[in-house]
Order: sequence, then C-alpha cells, then structure tokens
Amino acid sequence: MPDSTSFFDKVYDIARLIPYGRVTSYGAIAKYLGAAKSARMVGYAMNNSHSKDVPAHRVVNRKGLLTGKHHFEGTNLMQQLLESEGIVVINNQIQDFDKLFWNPSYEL
DNA sequence: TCAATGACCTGCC
DNA sequence: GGGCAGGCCATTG
Repeated sequence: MPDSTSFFDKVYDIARLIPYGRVTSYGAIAKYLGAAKSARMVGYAMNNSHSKDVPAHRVVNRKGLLTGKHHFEGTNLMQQLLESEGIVVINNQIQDFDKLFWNPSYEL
C-alpha cells in the first residue's frame, strides 16, 4: 500500500506547506498540481492523510466549509484545531475564508 | 474484471 | 442568478 508515488504524495507535500493559521481548498491544491478537475482526488488523498503528518484540518472545500470534519475522530475536532490556530469557525463554516485563504500558486 | 462511490470543482442550461 | 450534470483518479464490493 505504501505507494505514495503519485498525485497523493504531492497533495501531502502541499498540505504540509500550509502556514499556521491559514487554510486552503482542494481545488487550489489540485490546480497547483495541474489537475484542477481532479479536486476530488485531493479529498480522497486526505482520507489517507491520517497516516501522514498532514494537517488535513487546514484543507477545506471552496466555500470554506468543513466537509470532511466527519472523517476526524471527534465531531468537532477539526473545528477545534482550526480555532486553536486563531481561525474562526462557525457551524463548520470558516469566517473570513477569503482572508485566511492560502493560495499555493500565489504564495509559492 | 466491472461497477459504484467519494473530504470536490467547473461548466452549461 | 440558481440548479443540474459531467469529469477527475483511486479504493472498495
């Protein structure tokens, strides 16, 4: 199973580059990798991110909604982690998402 | 092996 | 401007 030699590995790399107190979206990562249409893959990669040191809680959908919070241990763990970094999350919705948004294609 | 699903996004009607 | 359908790649049944 230790493939880690494909789209997934790159996704983990980008996710790990996300600065503290910042968030990004699946599409942004996918687009940076040159696969904007493969945004779904990014989310699937996050599914395995639990095996890596990837802060998946900093990765959300285009609307800043914590769609994958259900995949975390607790129900509000993802929100707790984001709030712990100074990010305001209400009802699984990140506030000021446009300000906290971290665009890899722009920052990198 | 084939078919269906999934932490999504973009485009068209 | 809102809603629907298609597409992407990998994993599971």
